[in-house]
Amino acid sequence: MNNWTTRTPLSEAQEDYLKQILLLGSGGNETGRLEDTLAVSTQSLAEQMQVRPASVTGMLKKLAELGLVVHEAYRGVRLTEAGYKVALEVLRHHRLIECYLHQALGYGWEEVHAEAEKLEHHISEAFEARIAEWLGHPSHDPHGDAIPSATLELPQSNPSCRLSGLERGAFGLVVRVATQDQDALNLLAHLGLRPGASVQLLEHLREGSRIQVGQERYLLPTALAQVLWIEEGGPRG
Amino acid sequence: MNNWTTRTPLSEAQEDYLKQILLLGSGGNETGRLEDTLAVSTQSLAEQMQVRPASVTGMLKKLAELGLVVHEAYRGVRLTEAGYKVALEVLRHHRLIECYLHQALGYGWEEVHAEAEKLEHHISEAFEARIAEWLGHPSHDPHGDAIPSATLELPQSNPSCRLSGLERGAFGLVVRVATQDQDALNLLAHLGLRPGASVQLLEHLREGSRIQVGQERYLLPTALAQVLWIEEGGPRG
DNA sequence: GATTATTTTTAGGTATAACTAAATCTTTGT
DNA sequence: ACAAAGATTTAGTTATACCTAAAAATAATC
Ligand SMILES: [Mn+2]
Ligand SMILES: [Mn+2]
Ligand SMILES: [Mn+2]
Ligand SMILES: [Mn+2]
Repeated sequence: MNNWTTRTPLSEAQEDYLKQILLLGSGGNETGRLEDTLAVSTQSLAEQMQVRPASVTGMLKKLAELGLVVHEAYRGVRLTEAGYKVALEVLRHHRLIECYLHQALGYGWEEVHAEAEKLEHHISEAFEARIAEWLGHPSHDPHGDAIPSATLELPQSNPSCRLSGLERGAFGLVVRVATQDQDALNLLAHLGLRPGASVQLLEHLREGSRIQVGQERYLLPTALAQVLWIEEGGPRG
Repeated sequence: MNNWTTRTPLSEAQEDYLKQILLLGSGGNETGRLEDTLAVSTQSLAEQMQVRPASVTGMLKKLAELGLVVHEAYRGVRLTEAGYKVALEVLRHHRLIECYLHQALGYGWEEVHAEAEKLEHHISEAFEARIAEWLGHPSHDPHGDAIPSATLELPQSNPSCRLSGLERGAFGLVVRVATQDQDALNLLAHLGLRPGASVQLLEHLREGSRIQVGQERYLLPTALAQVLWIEEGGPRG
């Protein structure tokens, strides 16, 4: 356990591990407080990182030595304060870049993830500051995920529920699309189910949820209905 | 020597070596033709890459195996057609990114190099295409270096000479600032000696060249006078 | 509480890209 | 022509980040 104030730059792999530990520990709902975070299993990290569990163990050892995580063997891993800071910093890069690609360069909101995943590790703080400025310091990315501020606080989000949990007849606004699966994103984009879109829930069926978006009615498979987070609101928002 | 049409992605280090072999082999004056390129020594590569000669030899072996260079032991290295293509692609990324940072994000022209040096390896072809489009397909970067086109041709440049080679009393336009040295760039930027600036050569002295830029007169050390490339032209251009 | 299944760790191995030290080749000066 | 100097390569080492296979620990089931 190493507590230098000045640390050697982390590798792309190390940064991605820290970010994944944060995301998995938050269950897709970051609160901005390390205490609200759960221990993360080696297995789940291995799945997310597309890597063998043995490789995860190796990396966790390294990160623990650097003082960025606490790893209790067989019980999972948590971020330290230092590791949490790094993870938020990477998350800020990722989400700002997504915004920028969408708003400044005309990428579709469903296309931005892959490019951001790489660039997040390679931009300078100056670059971060300039695009944040250009964007007007946005609070959410194109998928509706909150962007940590320059001081690494997360903005409060309004209460929302999954589309699959909406009552029959209810109206609402899509506020978050919580998947990185490219096929799912493409399909949702095609249906106009982007953050900001308004939907009505017609009924829940065994195969999924029937919904109305604009003039169109769709049957949305449950898997997809669970990644859409909705803020309830009157008809046509 | 491996000649697949589909190749495994190259590492950042490999791309930087190929780019450096092109730059050193062109003596700072790329013509766009591989034949105009000279063999490059292990030593000069080691200096540019900030690495020991032994490390260069190792990398050249690898690149030769991949069919990207031809390495004659003890006599230097040249790019193959395939390696030349890769080098031009990296150069295009580098110079487009420099333009973009300068024009879209407000970086000073003297600040863009370091950021471009990293990002050049991590942007997609889609990103390249979008910024090229946004910029209106520029032919030169903020230092006055020619940008390879999307099809990897280099635009013709007008004839020019070093400031140190200008005749007494001659007027001219700065068209290229051929250094990556950060201190030199900062100084030249401070003096307004950027591409596009017009200068008059007053006289050559032992210590350097006396010049006039706008209302100001400076004594420019020879080292700096040699990195400024000038297109001759009438007073005030 | 013992047995089985799952998860996790250990041990050993690959590839990349650096390094140092020593050997070898080329150039240069006399 | 030949020795010294300089450049380059070889050999052997290190560090990162991944892998597989086998051992060990934990959790689930009877
Ligand atoms: Mn990433
Ligand atoms: Mn996102
Ligand atoms: Mn580079
Ligand atoms: Mn440049």
